[in-house]
Amino acid sequence: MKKDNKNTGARGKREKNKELRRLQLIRATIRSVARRGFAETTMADVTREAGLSLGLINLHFKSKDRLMEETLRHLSGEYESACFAAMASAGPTAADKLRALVELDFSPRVCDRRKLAVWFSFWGEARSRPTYQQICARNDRRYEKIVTDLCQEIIEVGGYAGIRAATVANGLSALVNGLWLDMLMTPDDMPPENARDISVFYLSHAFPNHFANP
Amino acid sequence: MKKDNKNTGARGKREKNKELRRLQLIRATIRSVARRGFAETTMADVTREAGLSLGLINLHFKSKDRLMEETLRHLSGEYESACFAAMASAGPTAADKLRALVELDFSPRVCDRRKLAVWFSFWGEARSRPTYQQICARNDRRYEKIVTDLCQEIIEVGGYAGIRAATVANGLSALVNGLWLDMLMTPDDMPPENARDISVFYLSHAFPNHFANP
DNA sequence: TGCAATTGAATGAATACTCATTCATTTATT
DNA sequence: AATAAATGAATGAGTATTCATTCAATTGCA
Repeated sequence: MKKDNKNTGARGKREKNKELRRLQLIRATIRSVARRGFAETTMADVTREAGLSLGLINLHFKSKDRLMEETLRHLSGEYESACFAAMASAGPTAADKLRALVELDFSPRVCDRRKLAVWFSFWGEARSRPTYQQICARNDRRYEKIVTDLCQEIIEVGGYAGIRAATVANGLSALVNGLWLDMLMTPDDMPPENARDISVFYLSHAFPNHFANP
Repeated sequence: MKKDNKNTGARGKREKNKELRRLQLIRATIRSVARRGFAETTMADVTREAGLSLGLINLHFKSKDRLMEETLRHLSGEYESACFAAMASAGPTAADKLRALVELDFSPRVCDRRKLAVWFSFWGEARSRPTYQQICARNDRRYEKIVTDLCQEIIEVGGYAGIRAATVANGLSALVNGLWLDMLMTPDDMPPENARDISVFYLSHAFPNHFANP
């Protein structure tokens, strides 16, 4: 899946460890960026945090830039999987799935201060790094698509008129991002439940028959 | 006004130039951060951009960190003044003023890609720099206060029930921040008018008698 | 008013330091 | 034994900061 293996599908210990190391370094990068910030994160910080040696980053990722890029991809993929998992284990209706996505966005696993800090660090740098921008944009568009489709279904099935799915969906995802920023900057003023309620409040106005005003 | 002058209130050429230089450097910093990103902005970049010599930053700001800090303060102050100006020249009702604030948020002067890039750069770094976090938090709280008061007035005068001013206000400011992020990351998918309409859409649901669904 | 004396803004070469990257060597796996 | 992974000292490119020097503006004095 990762690399063509001409022999059996079984991966040797070598190859398995290789992926383990990559993950170990990516996790260390997340911790370091969350603690020290993007601009201040050095290779020494990351490898020390991971308990590995200095040269390993260049061995596994070729350069610091690539490590950062892979870290962003990792976060992105992790979030996307969580979205699909949340929708799969939600109820059958579009409203159920949308509610599950909002729950997820403010659940401890996604809405962790360390990870939020990293997201905003990357967003801050994305403007000047085309690769980051590309990864983020692709991410955004996929998410937007999912939410728009759910909204469209609610509108059609629920008989809502004078309302565009894209508008509700864009608004919701912007709202969530903005609430994350609040939680990052002034966590005392914005606990997760509060943020969740504000999102549901938004949906309860857009789709009053499907979401109760919290 | 700025400094006690025992003689006449007139400022000499010296003092005037000093402030001019500071502003010149701050503006250059904004341009450089917007173009190159926070992490890649060097003192040489900034001074070259400003057409001044290398040593001037340390002369006027003592250090690079302080320059960044002052730049953030500058942006912060500029935005706040713009808010007050917009409210002052708006109609008399709270709804008029709230509408004016939303207009402002998506007007070219505030909603300029270069400035947005700088805001997100600072937000990205704020987590790991207490001073930035402080400046941003103070800023946020002031803005939140203004918007909450306006919402409170609309609720009271308009006779809205079952709705909390703080919820609407927190939601609105989060929404605006999130829309800014969209405009920064995928400007083609989110023109300012669209973002403005999404914000008004939000308000039209919260206060249906005061904001028309766009 | 004219003429030093003084101030402090501005410069940019030199300095000191940080940090990504390299690579010869060691350690582990097959 | 052969191959790959891991190490970390050494390297050198890049960068913030310092500071001796220059020079324009201001002040004090006649």
